[in-house]
Amino acid sequence: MVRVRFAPSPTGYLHVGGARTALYNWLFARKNKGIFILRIEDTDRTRYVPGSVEDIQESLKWLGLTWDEGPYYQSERIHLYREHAEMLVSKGFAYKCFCSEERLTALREEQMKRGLKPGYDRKCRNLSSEDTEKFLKEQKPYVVRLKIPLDKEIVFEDYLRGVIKVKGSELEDIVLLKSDGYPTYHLANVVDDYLMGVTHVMRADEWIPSTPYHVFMYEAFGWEAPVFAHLPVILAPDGKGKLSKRHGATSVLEFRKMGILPEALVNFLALLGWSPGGDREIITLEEMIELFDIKKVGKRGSVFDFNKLYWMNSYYIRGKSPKELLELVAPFFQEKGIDLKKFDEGKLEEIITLYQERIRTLAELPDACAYFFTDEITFDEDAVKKNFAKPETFTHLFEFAKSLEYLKDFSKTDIETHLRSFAEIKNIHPKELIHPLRVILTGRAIGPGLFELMEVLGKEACVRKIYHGLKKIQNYGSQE
RNA sequence: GGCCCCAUCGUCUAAGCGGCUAGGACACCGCUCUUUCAAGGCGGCAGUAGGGGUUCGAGUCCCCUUGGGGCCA
Repeated sequence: MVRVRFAPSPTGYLHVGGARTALYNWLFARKNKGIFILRIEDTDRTRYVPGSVEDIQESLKWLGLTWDEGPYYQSERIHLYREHAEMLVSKGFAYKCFCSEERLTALREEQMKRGLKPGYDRKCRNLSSEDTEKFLKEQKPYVVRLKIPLDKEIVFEDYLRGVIKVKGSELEDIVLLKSDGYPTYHLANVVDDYLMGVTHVMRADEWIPSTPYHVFMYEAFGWEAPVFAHLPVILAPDGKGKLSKRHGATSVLEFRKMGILPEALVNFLALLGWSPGGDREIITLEEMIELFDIKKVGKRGSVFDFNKLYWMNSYYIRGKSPKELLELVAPFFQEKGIDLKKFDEGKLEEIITLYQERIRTLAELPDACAYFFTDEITFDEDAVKKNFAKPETFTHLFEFAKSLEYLKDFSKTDIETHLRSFAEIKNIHPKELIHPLRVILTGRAIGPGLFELMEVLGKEACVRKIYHGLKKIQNYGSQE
């Protein structure tokens, strides 16, 4: 039975890099009819950020990555790590180190000064049992360190990268248990993975250097090690370094706030480092489960391309029904102080349909169709300047508005026929009306087709907005 | 700095055992549709980091260089 886990530290919000790691683990579990475990690695109390556990869970749920077991909290399992540290000591694979913080700092400074690599000099590695007894009796604080074999090479096979070898002499006698009795990441991680029956450890690249320690610990405990697969990291758009806050959004929930759909983010993340093969770009979670193959995950880091994410998002937006979109978009209007429940649902769906293929994120919609909710809109200056350069435009629009009142039917085809014949009578090109009209109705030079737009607004609103807009724009002009 | 990992268009990637004109997508640029924008359709630009091997044949295997990334400080 395949058992995998996602084991974030509650040190902040769930980063998209973490989300992708979670996704690959989840896919692997689903693909193999296995179990996906959520484990919170919260043994480092100094780095704990309140709210992050909730954020992580909400992010995973939003993405649709539900877990089968957990969340387990390492902070509730401290006794297990102590027992296991003791176990390693008695087996001779770890030892108690009584060196003081001061000595270690001094040691490091000395090493730096002499141009040596900094690290523990293994002073307590060969403490006599008498000395150890004595120190313990004195209640001297100690840490437990791993006794790395210096004459051996530690070898393990990464599922994606093949054999990785490191000389024991290159490794350090890392701390397993701190003086306050709390485990370090290394101990807790190995103990839990074993105790929880984890069969495949899929985690970020950056853990490769610590894997030899883990491998040795499995050996020391006499446990069979899980399969290790180190996943590539997500790089910043500027190409250099990991994706971080200064490159824009990085947390999953931030993307939600930006109006990104979860299916778009998941799809995008999945393809960042993995390909279902062939020319597939758009793929659902269900299809991913079918096609996912951990062996096909790439080895190199991939740059996070916001453009492609936006493209995917607009693709998924276009695929929604107006009804679905209406629901999805409501919070974004709420934020702008607009309560959609106060408006006619059918009308709202019509207006949404007009913008469905013109927005890349949900958050863009409220501004784009602001005019639908109020007459007090701001006019795009350039658009006004360009489309109201000729004075006769004002009289044309005024007369056109007046003529609209006599229109019996207000369907887009009626409006179009009417506008075109009006233009013919005035001996002007229809464009001379269409563009100024769009500006005066929406405030912008770009947007949906004018006739659809007018039909959705309705006759009254159109007439009212034209008169209102003409007044406003004329005032602009006189003030200049 | 030491150790480790990685290397196909600007970006994400495809090309099971070596055999193609190196394919797709985003972005960009044209053309088309048209009332603007968007979407769509058609087309274009653009890549195997460099150097050595192995081989009839290398993106694919080996070595070196370079470059990038990570971990430890």
